[in-house]
This record gives sequence, C-alpha cells and structure tokens, in this order.
Amino acid sequence: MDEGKYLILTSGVNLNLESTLLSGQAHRWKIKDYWYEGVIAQNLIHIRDSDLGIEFYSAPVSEGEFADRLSDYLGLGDNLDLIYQSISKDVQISSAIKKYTGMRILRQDPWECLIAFICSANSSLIRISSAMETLSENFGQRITLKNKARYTFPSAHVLAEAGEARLRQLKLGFRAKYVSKVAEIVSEGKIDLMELKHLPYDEAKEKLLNLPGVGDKIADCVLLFSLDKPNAFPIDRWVKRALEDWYSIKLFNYSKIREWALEYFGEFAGYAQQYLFHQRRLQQL
DNA sequence: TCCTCTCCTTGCTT
DNA sequence: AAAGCAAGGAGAG
Repeated sequence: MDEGKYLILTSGVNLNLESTLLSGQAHRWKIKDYWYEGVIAQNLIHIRDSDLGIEFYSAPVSEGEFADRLSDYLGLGDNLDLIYQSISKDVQISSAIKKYTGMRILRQDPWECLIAFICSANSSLIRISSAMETLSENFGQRITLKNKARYTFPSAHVLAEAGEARLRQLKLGFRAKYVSKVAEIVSEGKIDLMELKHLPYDEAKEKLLNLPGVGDKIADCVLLFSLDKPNAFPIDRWVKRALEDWYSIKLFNYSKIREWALEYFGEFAGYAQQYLFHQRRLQQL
C-alpha cells in the first residue's frame, strides 16, 4: 500500500462488506483479490476490509473528498443495534442477523437503482449485473483507478437517445421498452426521483407505480435501496417462499403481505426483508 | 374491484 | 438435451 493514499473509513463499525455489496441490492460490484471494485456517483471505488477498518481508493474524486459520500452510500448512519433490536421477532430472523451481521441497506442513486430493478424483472442477479455493465460500457463515461477502467452509469438523457431497438440489441429483452420509456420520462423532467426522498412512503410509491415496468415489488426495491424508506418491504420469489415456509403466510395479496410485515417487523421491516432474502437465496431452497 | 392466467427475452442450470 | 428457473409487470378475462 502506498501510505497516505487510502483512508480508513471506519474502525470498529459493524459493516459486513461482502453481504452488503453482494446481496442483490447493487449490481456493479466485482471482487478481486479481496478488493471490491464498483462505481458510485461517477467515481470508481476500490474498497476492502483491513485490520484497521475499511480502506478505499477513489477516482477521479479524491478519497478525502469522497469519504462522506461513501459513508452515506454504505448506510453507516443507520444504527444497526437499534434496528436489530427492533426487527428481531423470532428465531428465523435472529439467526439470519447473526449469520450476516453487519449487512446494511445501501443508499444508492435512485436513477441507477430504478433501471437496475426494472432490469431485474423475471431475471437473475447475474443477468442484472450483466445488463447494468453493458449499459455502462456502451453509454457511460470511461473512468480509471490504479490502471483499471470501468464506466459510469449513463444518464437518463443518454439512455433515452439510445432508443428501445438499441437496448434490445444489448439483450435487455422485453425490459428494453420499459427502460427506454422511463429514460424518456425522467430526462423530460416528468418525474423528479430525488424529490421522492422527501415524500412519505405512500406518495413516493404511487409516483413510482406510474412508471412503465414498475410494479409493487420494483417500486419497493427503489424505495428501500435508494429513497430512504426502511419501511418498504419488497416481496420477490425468495421472500415469498421464506414467508410461506417460515411464517405460514398463505395469502398472495402483495399489499396485505406488506401490511403484515410492517405490523410484525415494525418501521425497519425493509431491513428484515433483506436478511430474509439473503438467507433464503444463499440457502438455495 | 380484485383475482388468476399467460406472455414476455435471454441465458444459466439440471 | 429439453425443460426449468431467474429480486416481475402488463394485459386479458
């Protein structure tokens, strides 16, 4: 290590980098020789655990200037002890918390998060990553760090100009139409994604549901992973199975299941969802 | 209004 | 190797 080049972001903070970055919340993180390599807000980041805490490199913005933004992205402002205490309602969730302790809910860029989860429809984590990487390589800006290159995630304007046909060529499948239309809507300013952070859950969700290709589940993902709504509770195949097998939930009405989850797990139900999802998916049942 | 069924792209898995 | 499956949504009935 070149001394002084990296920054110890945290020391003694409960952060599980692997579970946080590779649990299906964000889709552009790659691990190489214990370093996680990803792109956050037009910046290339290399980050890893060390004995002293979390260390990282960033470019083009310097480590010192990017530290606060990175802390925010990683959700380090969340009080995990308080959240664990709030959602630990039973053995299932408690064991998941124990197993993956330090997994945090990310605070991603809403635009990138929205497109990622539109691409997640009837897809797989590998394929979502592939789509996000393809979009970046074709329409993003090249950035480098320590002799390695990646590409920024493209703006709504650029994706709108690309058009549906081009996106289909890049193998987005039936999602190409949704990505294209949403890019148009956002670039024309018909919805302000950042503004949704300041609205209550119900109002923000209603606006997201108006977008083509966005239903209950994808809207909840965007609300939870990028719009500061810890009470969003995305219900996908894995979570549905977990709720059926571990909680004997039989009803398939999305809104009613979410109401149950909010009642049962409380205001941080979204965190409970992430632990149930991660546990269930890695368990491969 | 609300539920259920089918279709939609592609690629990895079994 | 054909079929199943993957962080779903839209439209029809």
